[in-house]
Amino acid sequence: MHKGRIILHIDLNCFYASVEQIYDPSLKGKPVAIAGNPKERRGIIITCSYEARARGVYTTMNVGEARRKCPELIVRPPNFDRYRTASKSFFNLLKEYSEILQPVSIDEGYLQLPIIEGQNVLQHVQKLQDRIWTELQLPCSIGIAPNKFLAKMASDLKKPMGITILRKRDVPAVLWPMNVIEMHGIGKSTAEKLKKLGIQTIGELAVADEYVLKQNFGINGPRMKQKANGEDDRPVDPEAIYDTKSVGNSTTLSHDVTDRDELYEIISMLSEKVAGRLKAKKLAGVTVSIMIRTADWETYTRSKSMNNALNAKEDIVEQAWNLFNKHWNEEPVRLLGVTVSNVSDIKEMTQQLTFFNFEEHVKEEPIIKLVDQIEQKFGKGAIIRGSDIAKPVGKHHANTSFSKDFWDEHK
DNA sequence: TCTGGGGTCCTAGGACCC
DNA sequence: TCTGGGGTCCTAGGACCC
Repeated sequence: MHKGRIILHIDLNCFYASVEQIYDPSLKGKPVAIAGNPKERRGIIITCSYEARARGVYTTMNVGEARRKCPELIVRPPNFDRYRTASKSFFNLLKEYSEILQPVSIDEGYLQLPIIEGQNVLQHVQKLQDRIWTELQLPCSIGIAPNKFLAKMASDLKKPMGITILRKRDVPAVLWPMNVIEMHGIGKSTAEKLKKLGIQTIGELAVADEYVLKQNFGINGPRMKQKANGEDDRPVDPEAIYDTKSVGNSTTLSHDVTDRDELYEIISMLSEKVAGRLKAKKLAGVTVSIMIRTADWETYTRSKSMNNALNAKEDIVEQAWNLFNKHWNEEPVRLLGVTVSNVSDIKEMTQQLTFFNFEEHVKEEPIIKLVDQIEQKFGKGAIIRGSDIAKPVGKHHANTSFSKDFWDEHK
């Protein structure tokens, strides 16, 4: 009957609060919020239950403000290990339904169902939602649609514990009356810009002049228009989570800091965390960036790219501290961040080299020397360089690759 | 509404190369 | 030499999402 895809977007409702309610059932049915340390500036609401939302509590609100709005609010600190555990169970359950599963964040993902002749899809999905509720005690909203965009929009329409089917033919009646700000991918800034162009509803965006959109929003202009028409051909990509682009840590300081030694200690601590996470994922990156936010909320980033990918704490600290010293204007610092980007898989790098029987060289010599040797032997064209050596070449290809000419000659 | 921490993608200008 | 076009890489910043 239908030749299109069946894609679900599954969104766990107020996930952190739901998990806390499992560990402490007395929290069920009450206004619960998860928040950082209220004594520090980090004390903001990360998420909250629907009971809390009904009283005007929302994400990013600070705890004091939230307590004023809702005096009986129960505030708990986050337990990220619990959330990761619950998240794993959730995705494992989804995997039983299809291999084509793309986790998007800790609490949501896309699932492409196989098309089974004569199957009642709605009933099937209801059973899935039931299982997530009875086996994991987690409420979720599910959107059913022929593509990712519509599935995402659909799952947002009924919360909590909703199931919404959104076919392409439903788009004019359901999406077009909505304001563009409701559209996934359109935020405050784009919505304001669209308004100036006389576009306020998704329906108006759907018929907007493509040239004008392109002029104002670049490549994103035509994409927005396509989505407004319910079109989206992006695949559900199970590999996407393995394709990490960057790893970073940042922290808002409990008080503004001007002391250099103190700032060094913070950068050192952040670099250590980043190094640990990179190593756990077997990743190394070419670019180190720092982020500085001053007391008056000015935020700037500075970065530097290296010839080699790095993931050792000492290397990251060195680069980050250099950047900081070079660019810090002595203003009091509110937030510091350290990020390593342009990352690639360490394993693939050695794999590709061992494939050419250079194991001994890899063990004994720095890779840079190995590259020199290969070039001396086979000429400059033998190696494609990104930024000297370790640089991603396309998706999943860390590193140094061999050019086609080299390949043809020596295979 | 005075604002945490983790990310991704896109753009634009300059350097540099052929 | 005062002058083209195509392309990549790097840096910085902005928008957006959960």
